[in-house]
Amino acid sequence: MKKIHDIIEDLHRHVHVVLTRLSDQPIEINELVITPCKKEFAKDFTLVLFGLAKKLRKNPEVLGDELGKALMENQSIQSYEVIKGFLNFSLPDQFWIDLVNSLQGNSVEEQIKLDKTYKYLIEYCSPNTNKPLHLGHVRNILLGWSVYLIQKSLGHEVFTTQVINDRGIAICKSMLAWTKFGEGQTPESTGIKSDHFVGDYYVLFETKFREEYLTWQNSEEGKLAFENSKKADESEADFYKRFKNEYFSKISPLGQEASEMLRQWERGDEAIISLWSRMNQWVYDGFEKTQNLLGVSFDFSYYESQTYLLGKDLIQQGLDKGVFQKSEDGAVFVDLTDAGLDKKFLLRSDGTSIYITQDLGTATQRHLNHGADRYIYIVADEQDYHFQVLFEILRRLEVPFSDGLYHLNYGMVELPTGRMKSREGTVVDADDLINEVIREASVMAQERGELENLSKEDKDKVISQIGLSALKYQLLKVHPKKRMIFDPTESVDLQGNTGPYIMNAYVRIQSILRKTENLEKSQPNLILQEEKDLLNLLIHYPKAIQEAGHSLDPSQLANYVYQMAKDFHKYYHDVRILNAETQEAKLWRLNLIGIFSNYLSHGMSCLGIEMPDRM
RNA sequence: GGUCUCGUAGCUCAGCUGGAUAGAGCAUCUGCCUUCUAAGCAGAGGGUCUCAGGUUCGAAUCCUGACGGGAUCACCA
Repeated sequence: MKKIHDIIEDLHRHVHVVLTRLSDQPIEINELVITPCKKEFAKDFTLVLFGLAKKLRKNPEVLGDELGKALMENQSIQSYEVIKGFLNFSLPDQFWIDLVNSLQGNSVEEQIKLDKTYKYLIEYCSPNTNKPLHLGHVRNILLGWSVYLIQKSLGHEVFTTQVINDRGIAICKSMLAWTKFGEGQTPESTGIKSDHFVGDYYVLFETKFREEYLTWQNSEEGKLAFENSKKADESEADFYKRFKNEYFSKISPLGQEASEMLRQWERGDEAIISLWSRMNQWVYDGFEKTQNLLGVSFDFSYYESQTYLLGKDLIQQGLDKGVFQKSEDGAVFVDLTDAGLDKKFLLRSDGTSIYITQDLGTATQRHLNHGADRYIYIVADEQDYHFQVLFEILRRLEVPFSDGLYHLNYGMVELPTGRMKSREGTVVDADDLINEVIREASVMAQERGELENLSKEDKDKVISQIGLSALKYQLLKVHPKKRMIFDPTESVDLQGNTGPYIMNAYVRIQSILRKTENLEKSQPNLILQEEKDLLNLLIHYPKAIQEAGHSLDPSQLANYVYQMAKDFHKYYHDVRILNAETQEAKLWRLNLIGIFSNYLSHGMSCLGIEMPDRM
């Protein structure tokens, strides 16, 4: 059974043969630019002539005319029209019949599968364990999951992973606050979602610490510090802002306690480790609930507590190879200035490892464990520099997988009011956001009343699918690399360029199909222009999703699916399907929309969006 | 200050491997539900594609520069 790809290639070949006959110059088949014709010219396809005309030293319009005539004689095309440098042409019925056969005879997956596939490992989400997930994580999660789904549907072998930062001073702050002020409370006893429960103690620590710092600032000691250590012209406020870290590590009783806790953790103190495990488990349980709500999962998890010591062997190798250097106090660094980067430290003078040491370690460890061809790190673009350095170092160490490393650096999410700041309480919490979009969907569904006959369970499921589609599509339709402004009130919009709009197109089709029985496959004897528009979108679907996969950019797929829904809504409005003029037309249209809905739901499913049958 | 990145309608965004008159949605205004789900369709208004040069038959798209936003430049993560 021919695939769409073959049919398009045939078309190019027909044009190429004729063109070669008209030309004294060799022309490559991939020099032909054939696109769908713009709607106002009422033809099926367009060949752009400028490039060819230049190469053949002919006037574009003359060339277009010659070409059109020859293709007509050949019966490759049905009609044509040359406008400026464009050859617009329509194809014979056989082309469309072949196409419909291809669509009926191959699944979407078969149509889009790539010949050459790879093994991917995709890292996404990668949370810290001191706070619940927020809007930034949601963008990350949805991107990662969609990239995963797209690659998988193209036939690649794909695995997902998250690196969990479960150690360090941050979690110790939560632990300390809980020890001091928690009075034995638990998520169960308070009924608070467990990751939020831990996050609340992190916030409590910060609050107590701020109070403590303020008290100190007003004490004799604090005032003295200001007088003695301030820079010329430095205001009191500026000084105390700058001094905060030093206060935390050298003076603050709370700071001392938290640091001591970290040291105890590193020594393996049993009581501390047990508290740490307990609180982290609360956080994981909470994360998992949120991730389940979003419908995502991971094949592997890496925990920093288990990987932070990795990388030291690599440092030694680097030193042996002469790629790294040792400074006088024993710290190890690498000089990357010749690559346009800076000097980067890799090991502290006391021999302990830092962030990048660990990343070097996990990178090699992962390659040992999974042996993928490509490693995709989905991490916000604030870490661009870090990844440039990381990848450059791995190249210099000549690790075998350095060509397969890719940082998908998505832009940060901002609110209409500006950046999210935890200190100002403007962070949009993931769970709150999810609940909010579902609540809004519920209100609207109530108004429409289409779900009245469903059981409570089915109804809730559909409502949650609608709400989530709004949120997911809203975040995925923007190009990943772009910093985006996220308006929570817009995310609950259900009209226009939104998830529910696309969903509605699918649901309308299902509603029609429910009203018919025994669909025979049928060939059209007449294809309306509106139907060719729909078919044209299906023709280009494989290319669209392949391009989205190639560039790791779900927004291309999102926008494509929107275009499909838009054209369908118009078709639905203009053309009668169940009450078609003839039985033949009805059968054909039912077939067409059935196929179309398969592609719609395929595209949406690759965005991680499930489609209900009614809404 | 160095490096990277972005600048398209009132707002949020497509388009960017150069092609026809720069597109959507929201918001504003006007029509269309006795006809397959109106979460829909049709229409109106809204643009110096930040600015200035350059390359080209042709530039929102490529190059250079300016201006404006953002990120980053720790023996932090």
